[in-house]
Amino acid sequence: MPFEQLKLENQLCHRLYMASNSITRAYREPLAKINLTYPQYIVMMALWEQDQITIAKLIEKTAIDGGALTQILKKMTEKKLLSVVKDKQDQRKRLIQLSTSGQALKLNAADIPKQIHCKFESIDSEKALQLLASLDLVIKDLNEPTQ
Amino acid sequence: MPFEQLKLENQLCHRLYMASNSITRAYREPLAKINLTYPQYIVMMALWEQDQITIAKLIEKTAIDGGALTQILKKMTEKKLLSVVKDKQDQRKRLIQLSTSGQALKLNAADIPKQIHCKFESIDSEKALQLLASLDLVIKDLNEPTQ
DNA sequence: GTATTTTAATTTGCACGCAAAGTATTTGCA
DNA sequence: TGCAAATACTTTGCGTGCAAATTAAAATAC
Repeated sequence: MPFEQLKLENQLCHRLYMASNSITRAYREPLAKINLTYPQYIVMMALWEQDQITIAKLIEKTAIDGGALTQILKKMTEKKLLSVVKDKQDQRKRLIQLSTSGQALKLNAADIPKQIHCKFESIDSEKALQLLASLDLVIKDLNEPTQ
Repeated sequence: MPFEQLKLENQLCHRLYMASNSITRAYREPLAKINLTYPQYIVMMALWEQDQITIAKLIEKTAIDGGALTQILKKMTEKKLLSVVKDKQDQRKRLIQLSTSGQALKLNAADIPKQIHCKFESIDSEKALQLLASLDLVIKDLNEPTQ
């Protein structure tokens, strides 16, 4: 029965699509309160961990597309969250610097994970860890250079 | 340590974001061969299962946003994959009808799941089922009306 | 020491995803 | 019957995600 696989219900891809969209939607409202979109929030989390990094490094950490990232950083610069400056050592590279308000925003963002977590009634930490591990496998398999 | 949760590495949301993007990217090339985008493929799968359904029903099955779906169906109509006609019984509703070529495309799409599956070296069927179940919980929790 | 290649980032064009506003129909109800 | 509310879609505006083309600077080759 070669067509069974085309059933939407059985498709990992479709379930991931729905789950990812659901998560982004769930974050939308809390993030709107601190005037961030979801990818912008990802960028902020990366920079709160480590500031003064190049765009290439930021792409590596966030997995956001380079082309998109240029636009996202432009918007975030307009919001005075950060600035993008040329690396003196290598003029091709750009260094990203959080502004004071960009750093300060971390305080306001501190309870966002909690707001989301409280929605998860069916998922305890162990299940979450298991899910993380499974997703890592998916990501790894799909990004292997072999194929 | 209230800020630990802001670490990107520990974020289920970010891992889902990456996994979902990886999957969509993986499908891009195979789907391009049959001239479909990923959401269009989801629509086709839904219609291959059941034709002659309303847009509301299609939204329910695919979880694609209604506004986006209107545009997607317009593009698919231009490609002669389907047509959207008014429901005689209720003129507000629209019925979607696969064209002959839309139905025939199922044959060409039959081996796409296999092309993707062969990329999964770390994920056997049991793991996939477990992952599906976990994602269902995520989706369910996030879409509960009780926040 | 200049030409070629590589690396880093930007730009462009297209297709969504989503909220909010708008447009028809139909239903419910006084 | 007539009119407000509900339903089913469509439109609009913004922010990505992505491939492909472009620009600029550094590394390498010759």
